[in-house]
Amino acid sequence: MSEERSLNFIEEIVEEDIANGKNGGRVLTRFPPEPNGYLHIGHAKSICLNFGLALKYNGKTNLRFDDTNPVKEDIEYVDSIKEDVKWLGFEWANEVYASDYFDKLYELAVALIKQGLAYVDDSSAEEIAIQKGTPTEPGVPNEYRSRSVEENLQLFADMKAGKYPDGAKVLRAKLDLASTNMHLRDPLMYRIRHTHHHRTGDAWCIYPMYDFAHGQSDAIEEITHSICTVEFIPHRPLYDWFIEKLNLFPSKQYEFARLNLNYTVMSKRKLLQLVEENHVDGWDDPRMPTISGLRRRGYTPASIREFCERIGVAKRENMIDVGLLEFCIREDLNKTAWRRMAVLDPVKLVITNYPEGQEEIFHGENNPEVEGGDGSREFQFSKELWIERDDFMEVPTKKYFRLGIGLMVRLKSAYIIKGESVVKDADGNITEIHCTYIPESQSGNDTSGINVKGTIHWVSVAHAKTAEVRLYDRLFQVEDPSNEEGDFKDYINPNSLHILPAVYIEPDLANAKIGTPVQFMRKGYFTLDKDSTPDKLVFNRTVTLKDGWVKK
RNA sequence: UGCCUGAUAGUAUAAUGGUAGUACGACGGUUUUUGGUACCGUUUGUCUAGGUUCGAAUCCUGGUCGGGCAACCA
Repeated sequence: MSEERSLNFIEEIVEEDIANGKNGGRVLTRFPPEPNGYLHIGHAKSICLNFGLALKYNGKTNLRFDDTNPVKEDIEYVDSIKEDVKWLGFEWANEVYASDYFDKLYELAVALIKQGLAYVDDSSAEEIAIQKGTPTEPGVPNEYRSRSVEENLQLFADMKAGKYPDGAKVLRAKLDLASTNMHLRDPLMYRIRHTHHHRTGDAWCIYPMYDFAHGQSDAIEEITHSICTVEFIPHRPLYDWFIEKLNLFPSKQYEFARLNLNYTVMSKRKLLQLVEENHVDGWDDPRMPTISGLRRRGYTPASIREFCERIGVAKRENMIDVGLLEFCIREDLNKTAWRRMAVLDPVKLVITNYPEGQEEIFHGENNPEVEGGDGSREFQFSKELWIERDDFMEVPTKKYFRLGIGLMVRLKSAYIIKGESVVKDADGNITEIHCTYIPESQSGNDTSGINVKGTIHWVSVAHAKTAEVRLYDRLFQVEDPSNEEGDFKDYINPNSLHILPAVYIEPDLANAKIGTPVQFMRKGYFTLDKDSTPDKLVFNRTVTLKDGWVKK
């Protein structure tokens, strides 16, 4: 634990800046989501990076909503984003909105017009696209590019005043139509949108574009390190240009590669489609890679933070194996989740030499990983128990350590038993297993001298409660659905959800709480779902236990 | 066929001209009243061709391959 992890390239930059006394050693980052969807695990990487940097270097982080496109944004998303960031365990210094700066941004645009560095263009979107040229051919100026400052000032004021319909005019920066960087060919700064904004209402009908909102917001807040993903690299010269021409605080942009996880999709557009077309149960469906989905699935904030730490930060494209995420949640839950017994695929076990009607109370540690077991709970033992169907094999194979005819196994926290015979139905399916128990082998008090290789879990037929259990598998059948032939939805895993309507659980599990993880011994980690009612418990499987047993 | 980026085990990530290391995975073993955990071990790598240098993953040149860029999205 005292092992130092080496610095990622952004931490190196920050340390160098601090060493050079840049910004007086001050570090202020920001997490700037557009409130047009729910946060996913890719955002978690950015959140952990931005907030983590501030924590590490004694700085602060702003939560800023990049709400410059009212057509796609909604307050619902603002609320969910705040909830998710908090849940991950981070505190922002200021909650701010790009829309807070609409007045300031308008002034800055006017200032640029006055310098002759911006103009109002009456062209249509199509015309502008054509006039921009292609990467190999320079763009060409149009008649509007040479409008006078006075005329531009008037037209821009008229745009703001609502004198024109959507699309009639735009404000563009006057840069370089021949630039090899397409983003510098007179980029749009403002467009007309007669749309209600979730925060500013109908106060505005012109809205700034990303390039004229993001960097300026950074500068207004005096962000020292503005960290974004690599697809914004071509925007950086523009980012710097606006700041320079407007003489603003010199925030600097740095870029890292976004997270890609296999067997899922990460784009908001695709996630939205999954939700809207009902391929999943909503943004927080436990199969979704959203923060809310992972939370409902049973992932913990600590496990997600650890995951983000382990994947590292670099600039090259990457595809992280979802197995690493699973490793992180198992690692966390192994240390914290209480152990309970639940039989998912039951078959009845009858102990023929156990007295009819007799009951015994046994105890089980809550967590053997914790000193002292973290307390214990009680459960009843009786003549008839439920055990897992695959914990019995009529004709055992060589390395089978569980129950078989003539094979002995321990019932967890109870007795050693020996398989004797089976009862089958007309189709040859086993309906009951008969066994005998060794009275001297009681757990913690074993004088039998018998050593068995296997231990299986169980619940008493007379005392078990039932619950619905939802087993989840990966949402897609291929590693990279977005990169396959055809539509990504063609690769949805039809078996990503498997519902077990009536699983037998030990009585104590009736006290389960939403948000408290539990290990069903030998089966995996589970968590109570929000669909639960007092009459009907529903558990989600977060992840299976690692299975080191190579069958046959 | 322009510009910008990137390339280290299966997957990620470190080594900042001086022994290619770490994690996850896989495989094997020890312990175990969870075939879990823990612990131990094995495995596999510098895209390519030149150059500079006593010495190159690192610096230089050419090539190859991947990603991004021509939204009134962010």
